[in-house]
Amino acid sequence: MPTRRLEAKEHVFLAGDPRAYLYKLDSGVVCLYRIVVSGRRQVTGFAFAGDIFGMGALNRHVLSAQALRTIRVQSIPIAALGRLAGNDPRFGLKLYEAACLELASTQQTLLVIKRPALERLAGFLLVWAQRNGRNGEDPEILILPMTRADIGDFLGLTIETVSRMFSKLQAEGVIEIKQRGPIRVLDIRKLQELGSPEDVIAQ
Amino acid sequence: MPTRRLEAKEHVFLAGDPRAYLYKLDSGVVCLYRIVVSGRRQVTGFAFAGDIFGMGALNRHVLSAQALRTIRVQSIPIAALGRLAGNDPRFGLKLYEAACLELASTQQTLLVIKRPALERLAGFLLVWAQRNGRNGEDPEILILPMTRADIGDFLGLTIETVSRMFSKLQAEGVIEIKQRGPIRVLDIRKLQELGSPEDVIAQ
DNA sequence: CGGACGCTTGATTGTCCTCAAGATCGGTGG
DNA sequence: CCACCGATCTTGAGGACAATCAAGCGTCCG
Repeated sequence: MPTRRLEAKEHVFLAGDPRAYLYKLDSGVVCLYRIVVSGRRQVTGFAFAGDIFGMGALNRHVLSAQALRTIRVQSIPIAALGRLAGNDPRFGLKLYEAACLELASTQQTLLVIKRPALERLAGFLLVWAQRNGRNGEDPEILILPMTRADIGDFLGLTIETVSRMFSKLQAEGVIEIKQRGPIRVLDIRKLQELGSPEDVIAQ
Repeated sequence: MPTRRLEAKEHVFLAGDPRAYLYKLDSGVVCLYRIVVSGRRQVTGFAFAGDIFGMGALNRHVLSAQALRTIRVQSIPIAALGRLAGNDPRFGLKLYEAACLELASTQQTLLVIKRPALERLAGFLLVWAQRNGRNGEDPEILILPMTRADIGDFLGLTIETVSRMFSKLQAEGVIEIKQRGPIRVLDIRKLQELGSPEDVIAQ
């Protein structure tokens, strides 16, 4: 598979582009979003190393995909999916599983969106810390490659509210915000209390 | 494939159940939801005739699926997916496409959720009218098999707000609400203005 | 130095939730 | 037949939370 390298702010694809490829991210972070006529932007998610993105049912992209820092991506031609599935019966199921993962993540976002702003942000940071842990990075030092605006458009908040909630978390001793830099988690327990995705109950 | 028949209010599966089957709905309407510890309920979507539901990445269901009226469903054993994909290389891709459709629908909901309550409800009714049109039913007579609570939990509103917005749409001459019954669309144009899923802009 | 950009903080406003009280319909049993 | 009850829906009053509007701060870069 051909691999491309893109710098921060470059787009992998734009909404409206023909959906010719699926993409597999080797390194870096990608922001997936759409812009609506009102001018508002909805960030539907972020892609990290190992993630497949660009999936969809239509023949044009509905989302735009922008590199938040230098990335490396592989391109998988859509036209080749049939052949690949023919060669490897499991390939189609793999795609299905990737789509299910993204679906689960989007549904999770739906749940989060109705909680108070502070908890939404706490949840966002918590997920980030957990990902760091899984990837062998320090779960107490969060390096967020996106802006407050990206976070706001993802969580459904304005940048002002995001900023206020960051300040509040800091005032309550949950996190420490370095200038222009990483966020240190001081009280992971409190972050969990605030941000835990609410557990599912039967029925 | 074995076909089951369920009455209104019966569950196809509950959150927490082992994810042993995928389901294909032959007729009726199914409500997909989860309940969270706070007691709140999030309806993630509805399934209609022809839809596949029960998809997911985990080995247990995260959602519950409840019939809103009499339904007929086919069950597809998860364990057989590998074999089915082996027999028909396109089968995996079909699943992938079904997942993409559900993904698109969920992302659409994410977009809707940030708009004012009136527009959210208008959008909901508009989608319903369009589905009626596609299925050869009258797009001006909407028979909603779900309660106000279902609609509210889907749109992220309380039943009171849903009710108020219904009243407002009626007061503005957009719809007419029959007692306990169907909704007649009087001004489809206005409904579109209010409820049109905002179009995507490039970049 | 000045300007652009991202971020923070404050004051005010608006929307929707909460709490509360009816209204309407269907079903059940006296 | 009708009174009663539960479920669903409607309507109103008050309050909470986040958006909006507005100003100021720090950093990066020309």
